[in-house]
Amino acid sequence: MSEISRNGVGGGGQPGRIGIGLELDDVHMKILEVLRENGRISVAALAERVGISRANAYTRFEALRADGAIKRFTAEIDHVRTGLGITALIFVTVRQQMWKQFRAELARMPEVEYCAITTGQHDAMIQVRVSDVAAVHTMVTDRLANIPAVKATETVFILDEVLKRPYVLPSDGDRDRPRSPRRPAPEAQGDVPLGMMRFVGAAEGRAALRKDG
Amino acid sequence: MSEISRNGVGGGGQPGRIGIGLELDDVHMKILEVLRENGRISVAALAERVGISRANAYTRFEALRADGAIKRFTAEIDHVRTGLGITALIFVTVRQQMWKQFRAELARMPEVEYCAITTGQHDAMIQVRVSDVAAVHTMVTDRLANIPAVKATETVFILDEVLKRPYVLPSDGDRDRPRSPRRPAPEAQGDVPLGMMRFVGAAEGRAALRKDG
DNA sequence: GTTGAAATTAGTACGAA
DNA sequence: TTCGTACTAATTTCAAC
Repeated sequence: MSEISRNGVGGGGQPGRIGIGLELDDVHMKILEVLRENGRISVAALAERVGISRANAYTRFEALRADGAIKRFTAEIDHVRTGLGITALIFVTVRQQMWKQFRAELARMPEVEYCAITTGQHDAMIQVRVSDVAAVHTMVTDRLANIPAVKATETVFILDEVLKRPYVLPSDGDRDRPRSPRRPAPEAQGDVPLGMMRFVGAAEGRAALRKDG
Repeated sequence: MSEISRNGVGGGGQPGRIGIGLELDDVHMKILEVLRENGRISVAALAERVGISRANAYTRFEALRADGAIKRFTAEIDHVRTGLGITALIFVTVRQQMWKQFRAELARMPEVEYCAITTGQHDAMIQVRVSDVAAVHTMVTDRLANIPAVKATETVFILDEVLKRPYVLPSDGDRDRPRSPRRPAPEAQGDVPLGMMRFVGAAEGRAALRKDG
C-alpha cells in the first residue's frame, strides 16, 4: 500500500516553493515541527505553541493536509513489544523490464515496511520486520527468490536502531549548523580524505529501469 | 535525538508477550492498526471502529501509551514539498572503540533521519534528507569525513521510495500470507536458487563494537 | 488575521453487569 | 474487565470585528 512521492536525483528545487502546491512560510514550518513531535496535539494548543490565533491555525492545518504537505498522521510503535523484534535490510537486484512485477509482489508482503529504489550496486533496498531470524530466511529464500523479477539479494541484519527521527525539516539546520552554502567553497574540499569516500552511481542502464516500474 | 529500543538479532521473543510489559491481545492490535492509519482519530471513533466501549478504549489507549507500545504520534510529511527532495543512504565503516563519538556526532546532524547499526560489510547505515545533491556531497566530505570515528563511507542515492508503511504489525500476516510456520519445511528449501542469495554476517570483532556504543 | 461566544465533542468518574 | 451513563472540561465552529 501507500505509494509515496517520487524523489528524483537532481530534481531538487528551492526550499519552501516546490511544484504547484502552496507556499510554505515559517509559520507552516513551525506547525510541522510541532506536529512531528506530537501528532495528536489539538489545533488550539498548536496555535498557542506556534504563536498564532486558533482560526489561523485551523486554516493552515487544513491547507497543509489538503495540499499534501502532511500526508497522514500515525502512531510510532515499539516493534519489540508487538513481537517483531527482528529487522533486516534486503538489497535486491531486479531484472530489467520486470519492475512492475516486483512492485506488485512487494505490495503482497506485509512484513515489508520500506522499499526504496537506489543507485549503486543493487537496485532496491527493502526493510522487513519479523518475529525471528528464521522468518528472514523464509522471506528471502521462499518469497523473494520465487519472484522472477528478483535476480539476486543480499541481506544484512539491523543490530540496533540508533536514531529515528519522525522526519527532517529544512529548519532543523538553523539550530547548530553553520548555515552552509548550497555548494561547498572550493578550498574547503581540499582538506578531507576523499580517498576514503565513495559515491556509488547507478549501474549501466539504470535510468531506463524507472520507466517500466 | 530519540534513542529507540534496541533490536537484538536472535533476541526475538514470541508475539504478543515480550518483556515485562502488558500483554497485547487482539483488541490491542486492532487499536494499533487503526492508529497507524489515522493517528489523530478520536478515542470515541476509535472505540467504535474497534468495537469496544468508549471507557474501555480510553483505558487501553492509555495503557498502550504508558507501556511504551505506542512511543509517540507523528505527522508524515511530503519531503519534496518542504524542500528536502533528495534522499541518500550513507553506509559507514566505524573505527572500533569510537562508537560513542560517532553516536554523539550523529545527534548533531539534523539532516539524518535514520541510523541503524548493521551486520555485513559496513557498520552503520544512515539515511539523510537534503535539498540538493551538492548537500549530500558536503555532508559526506565535510561533516562525516571530519569525524575520527568514521573510517570510510559509501553513498547511494534514493531514486524513488516505492513503499513506506507506517509500521508493520504481526496481524498483517493474517491477510493473504499462507500462515507460514516459524521455520520453513525442509523440502521447501530445495527448490529455490540459493546460490543467488547472500546472507552477510557481521565483520570480525563486530560483536564487541556494540558494548562501547 | 484576530477575538469571543455558541455548539459540539472529548475526557473523567462513577455504579452496574 | 467491560459497559453505560452522567458530569465536567475542552475543542471546534462560526460569527463579527
